Amino acid sequence: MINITLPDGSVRQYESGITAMGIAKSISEGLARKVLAAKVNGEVWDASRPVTADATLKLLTWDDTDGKSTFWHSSAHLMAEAVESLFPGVKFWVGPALDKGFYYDMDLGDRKLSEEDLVALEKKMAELAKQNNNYVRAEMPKAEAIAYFEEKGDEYKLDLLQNLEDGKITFYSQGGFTDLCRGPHIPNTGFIKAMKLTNIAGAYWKGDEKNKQLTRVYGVSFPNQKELDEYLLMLEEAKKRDHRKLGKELGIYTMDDEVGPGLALWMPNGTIIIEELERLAKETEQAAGYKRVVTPHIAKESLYLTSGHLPYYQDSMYPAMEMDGTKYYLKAMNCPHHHKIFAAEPKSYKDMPLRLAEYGTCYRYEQSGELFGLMRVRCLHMNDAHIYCTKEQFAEEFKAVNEMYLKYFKIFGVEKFVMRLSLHDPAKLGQKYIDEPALWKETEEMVRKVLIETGTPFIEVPDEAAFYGPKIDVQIWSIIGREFTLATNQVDFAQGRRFKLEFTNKDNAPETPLIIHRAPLGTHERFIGFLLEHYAGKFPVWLAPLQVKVLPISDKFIPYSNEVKGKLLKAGIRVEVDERSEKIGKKIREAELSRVPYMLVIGEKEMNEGHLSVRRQGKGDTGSQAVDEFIAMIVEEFAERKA
RNA sequence: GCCGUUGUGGCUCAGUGGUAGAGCACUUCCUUGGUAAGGAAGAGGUCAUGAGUUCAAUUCUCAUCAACGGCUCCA
Repeated sequence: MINITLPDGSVRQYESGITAMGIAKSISEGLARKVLAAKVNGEVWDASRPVTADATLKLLTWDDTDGKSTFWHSSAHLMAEAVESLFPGVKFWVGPALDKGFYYDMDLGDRKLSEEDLVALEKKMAELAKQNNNYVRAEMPKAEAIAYFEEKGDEYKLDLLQNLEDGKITFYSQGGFTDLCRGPHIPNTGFIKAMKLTNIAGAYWKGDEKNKQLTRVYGVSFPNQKELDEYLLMLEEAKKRDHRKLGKELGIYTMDDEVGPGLALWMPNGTIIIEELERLAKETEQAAGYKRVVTPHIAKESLYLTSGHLPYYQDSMYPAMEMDGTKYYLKAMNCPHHHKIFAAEPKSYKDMPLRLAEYGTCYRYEQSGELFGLMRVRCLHMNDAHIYCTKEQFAEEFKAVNEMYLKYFKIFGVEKFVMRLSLHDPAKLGQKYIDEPALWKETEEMVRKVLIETGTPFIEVPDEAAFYGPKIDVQIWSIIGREFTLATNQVDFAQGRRFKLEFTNKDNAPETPLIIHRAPLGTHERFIGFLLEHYAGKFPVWLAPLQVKVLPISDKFIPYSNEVKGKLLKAGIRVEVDERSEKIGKKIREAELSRVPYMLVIGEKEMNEGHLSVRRQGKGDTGSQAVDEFIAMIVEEFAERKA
């Protein structure tokens, strides 16, 4: 007999060799019908795998993250079975579960998949699912597995096998399909009741663009049709919040073929948001002891040779233009210019830390396939600043920058974020990273220490640092689940020396400053793209391009409406009057759709009483208010940047 | 950059081997109406661009450009 400890702490005794499914059945038949897999001693197992020793066990259902991912992994196998039956001779690479769904990479030879093929595959999957085929696990010695795939001529699976230890090679079969697979899987295909193949894409084998491109088919599946329908509905809703759609609808920005891809044109409404963000940044930075600078958009080649950017990032810069025999580049970053400002006058330790800030315009030649609405563009406006400080000041400065992030996040209501500490890869010193092993170690340790001391939650990611030092990227998620690397905070121990930046220390000796690169609000492009999705276009008053729309009931009230508008304008509020001879219902509808935060309905009663009928976007009529009272309220809401 | 899909008035989208249509938006007129679409008339498109096939191309073929979904990349 063995002891099985369940999540509630209870211990049950079973015969050795009992399966998770057997245990589920001993608890209740209903539960057994829902069990997809089990977590045994923390490892996810097939529900049909025998347990032969004491263990802790958690039954996994659709309600568990691990249950879902097992379900989707099994769905990927089901899809592969369908693909194999429709397109014999196909070779498979890998087919994992995703956060939402699954994919399978396959080599279809010369065959191209079409949308119709996906429909046919879905039909086949549904048919195969109904057969209730069990997912059967089998172990095989490595040599036998190699022989099996050599015979099949499957170079992909042979490649996978190379990295697997002998004795642990497992295969899974369901119906007529067998695949090399670590598992685990759900009990049988019958659990998969609803599936949708969402798209076809090319994907390089092993993610390397030098390798052959395989066909990747994405899909998602559910244990019932209702959840699939809900999911599809959710996708529709997400589309409505897409910043590209909202950006167009609300007149925020536009792109034009003749201007060029990735070059956003900011329309009047978008420009108001930009200016509000800059006002916030300038206020915040001034209070934090920053000084503003302005620098040109281009510089000579030699500047980027000095900074070291050119050899590392030439491919991502616009090609040079030549003038009088000298090459000039559009700047892809502001730091070299700022370093030259630091260097322009002799510095003493008394000048440190020196914080130079600029909303700098940068140009980056992103690959054409990378461009994506406002999120990846070729011209960007960065909330940039460089802090030059001594080693002793570093921790405090770095901390202050982190605090600035948090202050901003609070204003914008960003609750979910992750700080990623990006480290260098020692193997790539001298190539991707500046060859200073000791400095890398030292600065990485300094950053880690600050993060730990301030209790900032963070994750470490190797091989993602900047070439001049470790960095912290802040990742956030828009409401529709899109992931953003927004803010960045980087340590730079290299450029100070490359530019021969110095200050005179207390001992009257020259010393090279450490530099912190930071951009808490990222770029206007990416940040406003995020905000559009975050607020679904319903900006808070302080950011709203138009804050108040005055809606006269009829033409008779236009003069009084304009009086009200005048008072609001005087109070610094962005306001317009809808003077069209339309019915009030239509004016309200259009004002609501344009997402203006406040609508003021003015008719006979309001005019006589000096009042306004106030309507809040999305909330409807909020009652009558005296004009001065309303102005005082909205001015306060604006000034305090209320959410 | 690579794979795939798409490209018709400002927007959303029909449609056809014989040079185009709807709704919304726009303009004008009528209407002056109390909390999410009042009515009528009108204007607006060389069907992304270039080449080819054809008596004839927006429709078929190819190329280019751009957008979209991925991959790779992202100081």
